[in-house]
Amino acid sequence: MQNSSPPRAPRVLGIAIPSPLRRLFDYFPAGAPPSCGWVPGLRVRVSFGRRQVVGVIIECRDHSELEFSRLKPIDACLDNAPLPADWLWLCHFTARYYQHALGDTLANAMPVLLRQGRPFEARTRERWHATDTTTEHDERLTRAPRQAALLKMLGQHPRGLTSQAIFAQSFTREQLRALEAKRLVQCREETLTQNTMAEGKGLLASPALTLNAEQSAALAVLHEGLERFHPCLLQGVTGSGKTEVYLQLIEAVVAKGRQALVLIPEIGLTPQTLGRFVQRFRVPVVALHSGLTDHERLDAWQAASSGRASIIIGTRSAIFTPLARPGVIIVDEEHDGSFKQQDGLRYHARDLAVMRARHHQIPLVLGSATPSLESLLHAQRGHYRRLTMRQRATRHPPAKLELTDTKARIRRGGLVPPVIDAIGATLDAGHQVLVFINRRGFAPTLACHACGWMAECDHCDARMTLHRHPPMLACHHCDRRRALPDACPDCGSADLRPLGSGTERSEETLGELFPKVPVYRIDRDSTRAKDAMDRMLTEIRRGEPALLVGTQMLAKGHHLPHVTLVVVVNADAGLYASDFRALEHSAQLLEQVAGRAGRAAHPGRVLVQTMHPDDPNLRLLAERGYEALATTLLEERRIAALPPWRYMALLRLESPNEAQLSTMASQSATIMRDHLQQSGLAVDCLGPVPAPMERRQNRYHLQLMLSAQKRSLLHEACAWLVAWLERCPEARRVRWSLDIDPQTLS
DNA sequence: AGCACGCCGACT
DNA sequence: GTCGGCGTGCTC
Repeated sequence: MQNSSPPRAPRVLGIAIPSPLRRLFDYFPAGAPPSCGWVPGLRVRVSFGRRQVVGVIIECRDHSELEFSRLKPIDACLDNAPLPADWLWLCHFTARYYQHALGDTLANAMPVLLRQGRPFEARTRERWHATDTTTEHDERLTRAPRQAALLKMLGQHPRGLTSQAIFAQSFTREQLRALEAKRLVQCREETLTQNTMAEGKGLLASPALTLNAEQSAALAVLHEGLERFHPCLLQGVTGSGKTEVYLQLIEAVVAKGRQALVLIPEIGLTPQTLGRFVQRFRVPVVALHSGLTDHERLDAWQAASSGRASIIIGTRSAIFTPLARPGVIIVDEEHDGSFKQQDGLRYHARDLAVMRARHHQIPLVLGSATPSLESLLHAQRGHYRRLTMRQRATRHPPAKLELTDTKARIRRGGLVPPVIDAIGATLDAGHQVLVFINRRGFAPTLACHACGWMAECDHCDARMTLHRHPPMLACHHCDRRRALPDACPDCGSADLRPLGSGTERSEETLGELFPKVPVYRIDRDSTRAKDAMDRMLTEIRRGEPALLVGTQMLAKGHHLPHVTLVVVVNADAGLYASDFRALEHSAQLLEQVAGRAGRAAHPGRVLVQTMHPDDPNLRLLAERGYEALATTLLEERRIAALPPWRYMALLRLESPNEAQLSTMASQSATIMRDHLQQSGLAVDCLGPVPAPMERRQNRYHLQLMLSAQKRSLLHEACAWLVAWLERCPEARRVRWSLDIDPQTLS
């Protein structure tokens, strides 16, 4: 800065290339340098091997480990200014923390169009104005009637017209240019997303709601920490009004001219949620979801990084949105599994949000009715400020879970008689019933009643699910489909029967039991068609008695004011599962489903069917609620030396060749353990163990589990293992990936 | 990851 | 005789 002469060009550029290789590639600068000079963060087009790729300059140096003659020149520099610094910082952090190739991390974290080499600049449109309306009868236009007509039209629009509007009136660009040359019109560029805040009208488009005592208290605490890193766990039961607290916090942040980044689970970004933000504020709100086109995504990125957008709402990947003036990060439903990417770059958006808030020194809000054990432990240790809201906006306290024994009882469509009676009574009272089943399809499998054969997938270690419309067997782990067999392939018996219940079967049975009431099935199959979900929700919100059958899709986000009875068909799935997080996730889901009951004028009931009504964990959840169970689970985890008390990483290995995989996995385990012993690192290495479903899509899966008390030690061990794998030629024959802080073991 | 090179089986 | 299978190796 002190030196006004342009910096001398570096001789070597270290470039991050979109590839899984965890190193930079050296090139030398060529062509005119951009106005900012050669600096890290510029995108460049380079030839890499035999193809052209877009990379990012990471280092500007004068020396390379390679001979200079072996370096290639860059083909072009694509930017005049480096990509946003906060974004680069986050990508560097992410690549380091998750031990992922920087080039691939950058590519994953930028919009597709930037990865393809398109310019990163605000999309603009032209707006044309008449410069002087008195010269309408300029003699220069007597022989140009179209130009005259165009000038007249522009004269009638004091705010000007966009090119698009002008061409729509069948005028041409040539006519515009001609008028421009005569200085009768002029053109101004304007950015596409205009700041819609009308001057003097204030921030809010609709007034804030009145807060209750708990909400006010929470907001007051949040207001204390607006200027620093201030992580808070906002624990509020369903219906306690967390969103209103977010909105009023955002109001304070935006009033200071700062931006708010709001992360929402995949399934939670409904038009209703988004609507609340858009309707409240008179500032630009940008939503990032899977439905955007590549252009819209780039525009949103631009709007956020230029500071034009004040509020950015999005799912997991939105954590990588650059911000010009970050003011707060909010993660709603922070316990939700969809914040963790499950393939490729396996990042956790909530965890990155914490790091990002700390980097920017801004407040962070993690909101949930059922916080993850990770966040609860942080709160317990004083890392997060804990804010609790127990009061519901409605008059009714949250419904208690009522455990219903299904052992040795006749079931129809998976439901036992007392539950069926309760459903009937609720419908008679004119209310709606939500039946929650976490299984799509008609039945989990098809079984032979004579010999016990079950339909299994040829490519996976899994049963095939029976579907009725259309009739078929489908594997939910690969895309394999099969026609229904007429007879048992093992014994030839024709007595094949569906085993267990899925959403389709419950829908069918409930239709038979309650023929006068409509049954809406809401799962991935029934909502595949565009706005099928919206149509059903519209019908449901009319409030006529109805039965709703669905998977977790129904449990999350949707406000169902007329439901007063919730039935959970089977609570046992997570009770004895091998995954150590299964119970935590089960409890969160049950609590969430239960929260759907009785949100409006009537109190609700929640009936939970189980084969284990005496299970201590289930009873604890039913009698004393999520927090009590979470406390117990946290203690169990401590004793078992599991996360969040210890840090964990998983090396996943997969291959279609079982023998090769097994050799490689054993070799990795041995070499890792040897290294740990020699270096004295306090890190445990378990395995190789088969993944819960060893064979999926004809590929075999094994994993090594690393865990440590100290994160830095785990990190060190992982780095060593990855370096070894990268150098090991045999390791190239299997596919491997590292999962830091794995969310599930499958 | 891509993308080439390279060496062995069933087809016009 | 070729088209093409995927094993192996490299990318500044």
